[in-house]
Amino acid sequence: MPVTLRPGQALGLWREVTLAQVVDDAPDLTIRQLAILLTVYLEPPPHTIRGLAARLQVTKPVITRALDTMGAMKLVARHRDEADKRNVLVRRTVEGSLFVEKIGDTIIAKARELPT
Amino acid sequence: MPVTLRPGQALGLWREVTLAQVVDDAPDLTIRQLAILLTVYLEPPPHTIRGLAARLQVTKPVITRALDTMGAMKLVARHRDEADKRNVLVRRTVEGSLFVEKIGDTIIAKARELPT
DNA sequence: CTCGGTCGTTACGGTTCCGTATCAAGTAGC
DNA sequence: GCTACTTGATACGGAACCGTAACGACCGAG
Repeated sequence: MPVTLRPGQALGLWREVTLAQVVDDAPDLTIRQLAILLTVYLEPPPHTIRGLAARLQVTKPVITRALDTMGAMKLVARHRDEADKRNVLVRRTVEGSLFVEKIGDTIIAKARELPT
Repeated sequence: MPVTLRPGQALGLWREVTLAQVVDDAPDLTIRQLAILLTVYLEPPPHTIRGLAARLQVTKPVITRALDTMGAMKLVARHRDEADKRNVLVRRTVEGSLFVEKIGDTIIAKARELPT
């Protein structure tokens, strides 16, 4: 069932979801980390460090560090590209899928709670 | 004009807006800082440090530090409560209003770009 | 084989954030 | 006045992040 979103409600929805992220025991991700995570899970593979850096317009070390952190959280995984061993491919994990899915559920849930 | 949001699109919208925040020169706020900012601007005053800490379920120093940072960015302002001088009231600023408004515009703009 | 170019990682110094604990200022009851 | 309580700010050590710069591993043209 689709949810209608009026301009005045958009910010309220954003606030509710952001707040839910903070209040929950959810891993405390940076905005950048979140952007990386969502890109990996919503855009078709393959995902390379270089590609992600270009997509987010940040430097490569930012991506490397974010992958270190999120890798420790098991939200993403690294994998050498066998075809071109210079590349590192970023892959999804079960834990990451569940985490992203949960965010989606939160958005929809909060959207439904909006005053009509 | 309202925008319809289907479950499968919610995450895509979230990604687009988060990405826009990263790519823009927007002040690099923490998730927590963003939650505080949106709460101050979307919920009716007054806002106290204690109240915000309780609302976000974080400790008081977190709020104090966030207000230090966002205060330096002119996104919020502190003001002593004259009635009870122990309290500090968090108030909105012109710059903060513009920033929050811009986020709202981004959400709506990205929502309209979603595939029908 | 060699050498320029590309890839991701690491090193560095600096800044910011965290949580816990402590603090000064202010209030209210006695 | 004095004490118990509340409020927000601060101190501290530790952790994470940033951007710049340098690094080793790898590819591919010649």
